[in-house]
Amino acid sequence: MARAPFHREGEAVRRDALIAATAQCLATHGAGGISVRMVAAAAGVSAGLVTHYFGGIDDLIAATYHATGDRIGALLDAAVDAAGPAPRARLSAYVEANFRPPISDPELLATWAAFWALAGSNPAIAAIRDSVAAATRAQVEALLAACGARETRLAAIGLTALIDGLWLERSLNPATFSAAEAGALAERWLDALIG
Amino acid sequence: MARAPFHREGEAVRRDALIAATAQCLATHGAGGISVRMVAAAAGVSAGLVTHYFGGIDDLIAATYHATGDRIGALLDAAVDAAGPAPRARLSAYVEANFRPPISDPELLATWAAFWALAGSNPAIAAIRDSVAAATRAQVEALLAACGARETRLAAIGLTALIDGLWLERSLNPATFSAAEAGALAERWLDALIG
DNA sequence: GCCCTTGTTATACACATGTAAAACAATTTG
DNA sequence: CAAATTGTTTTACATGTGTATAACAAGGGC
Repeated sequence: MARAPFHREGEAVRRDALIAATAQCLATHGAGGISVRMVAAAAGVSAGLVTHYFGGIDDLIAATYHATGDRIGALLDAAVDAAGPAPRARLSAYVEANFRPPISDPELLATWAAFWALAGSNPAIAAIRDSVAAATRAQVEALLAACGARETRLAAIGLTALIDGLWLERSLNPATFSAAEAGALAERWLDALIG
Repeated sequence: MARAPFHREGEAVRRDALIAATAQCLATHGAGGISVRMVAAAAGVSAGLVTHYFGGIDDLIAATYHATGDRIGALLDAAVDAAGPAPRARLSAYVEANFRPPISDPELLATWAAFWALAGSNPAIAAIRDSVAAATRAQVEALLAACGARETRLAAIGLTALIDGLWLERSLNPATFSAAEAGALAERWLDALIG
């Protein structure tokens, strides 16, 4: 049958399009509802490109996790850097960035929640999540230590758990609380953790 | 071909067996990996019983969510009741029960996390989750109010978010912190929320 | 022991899945 | 303009999916 017309593109363009489409599909349909044909359609290409560029849907999902983690990490780093040298301001900026667009966009939160779901049963995704979570806690520990917090390991666990819990609620029901309320709760927790 | 021998059972026995099998499969394989044949095998019956007793896999998952929520709710109620009349003791008992077996069993946490994943894209599951979350927050608001907390709505949101975040981390990596550490963090948050 | 009820299994069906690779088309080069 | 390169589509394949239901078997009643 007649083939669909297309423009030839470089590998990076195709890979980025497939990654963006995967993030969108994970957000919309969840971890259980995504498929090769769905992602390809969202990327405007045919399904064969998934295997061609990524070796398969699992590797594409893993690459999407890396890309999403890098994006969130860069946004958080930028927020902390923009806060100047004061330790508490940097920590507050870190927290606030979690509840401000683009991180707080429901689609990004939903994509992230889909990775959590996949991590529960997919060892490769679990390894990425462990790595991302450890890096996040290390960053938070450093920010807390700069503020004079004691037992920074446990404090970092507590802060990231609150943020994750608020993210989770927000991705499941954005009407439960506002971003400002989330930020206020987190500041209050910071006060308690730092003393 | 020859049929597998079986014992006839009442409807309640079959439904409970399928619900237990569903919870187990959700825990082990996640929201995206569950199937009618898998659940039936885990329940020791044939796949036809899923449609016979529940109308389909979606209704079976919904019934499993209700059953799991009822079970957790009963465990939490029992813990609070066993704490006696002192408000702070009742609130602490509520929190501690979240991090003690059987609620803190990784399989139960993983099943619960699977429901979160399904809620992101399945309206029926989302409705159940909203209902369960609202009931949980109402109970926590009452416990907080008895302790003299102000702004109990936001405090309840904050407490349940921390508990959910700790549950999530524990279901994804039980080695991150101990149940005792989780309880200590939650108590610290309670101190901050109550003042 | 036979009959009846109904719980249950096995099968069929239509559809969806991920992957592999042949074949084709876009684009560049000479 | 033709040939070569290679990006890309389409197709085929094997397998898995959820649901419906005919047929059968367990077990109770008479």
